[in-house]
Amino acid sequence: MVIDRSLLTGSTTTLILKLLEEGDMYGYQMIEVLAERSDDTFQLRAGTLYPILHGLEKDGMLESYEWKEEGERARKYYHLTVKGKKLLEKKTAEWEEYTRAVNKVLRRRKEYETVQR
Amino acid sequence: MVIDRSLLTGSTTTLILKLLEEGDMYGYQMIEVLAERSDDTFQLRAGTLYPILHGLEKDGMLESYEWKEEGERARKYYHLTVKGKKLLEKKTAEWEEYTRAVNKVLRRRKEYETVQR
DNA sequence: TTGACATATATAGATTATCTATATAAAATG
DNA sequence: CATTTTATATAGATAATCTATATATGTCAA
Repeated sequence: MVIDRSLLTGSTTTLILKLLEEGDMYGYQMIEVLAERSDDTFQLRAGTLYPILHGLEKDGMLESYEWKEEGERARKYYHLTVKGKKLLEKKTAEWEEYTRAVNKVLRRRKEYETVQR
Repeated sequence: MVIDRSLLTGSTTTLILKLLEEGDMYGYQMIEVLAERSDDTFQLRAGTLYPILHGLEKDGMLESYEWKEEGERARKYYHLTVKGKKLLEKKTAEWEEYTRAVNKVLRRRKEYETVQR
């Protein structure tokens, strides 16, 4: 199923921070890993990702470094800072509250229907 | 907790359609009911709601009518059409898939962490 | 070995769903 | 009678995506 892009808004940054909590990654890798873990629900665009990474680095949430693996081309790796970890915690809590609230509305049973005025 | 507004994107229309599934409502009432049911997580702005209602009506998802209750002022009520009901079903399914995918990423245990390259 | 495709990063400009601010008017409240 | 709340409406700003485009390296098949 193709989900509406607009739903992504606001959670993309959280997802990126979460990936980096597990270990340093480079941009293109994040796109691949995110697609794989979400069963292709998230097909993050390069044009979306890179500006977000630049912004997060500018705000001190991430730090980047060039690294060239043996027999691989050089890539730009990103590392989650302590500040970034705190942002991840905050955003995860927001996500939980947000989904709880939406589900409370959406999963309301028709039996509890208010009387029509 | 004040959740980031950007998270709302994409789900507002679904929430509105859901309210109308239970019975006809007028705009201002939707704002109140949504706040109440979400424990004030959703404080939908009038300036957000009314343009959405106009758009949904233009697209045939809703129908509106003026109605004056005994001893009340006249209000503009909205009714969910069959087309609107189908949209609600589609959007609810999208919501389920989207949250499932986000949670799959966010709730990944650190124990399953990939080896750092 | 060359041309096409995949990998990898980057940015400008468009799109879209919110927001704020503002307007109007009726009804309630003090 | 003045202020606040209820109720609807729209213009313009903001913000997070998107598409399109650019550049360069590495891989693979013809």
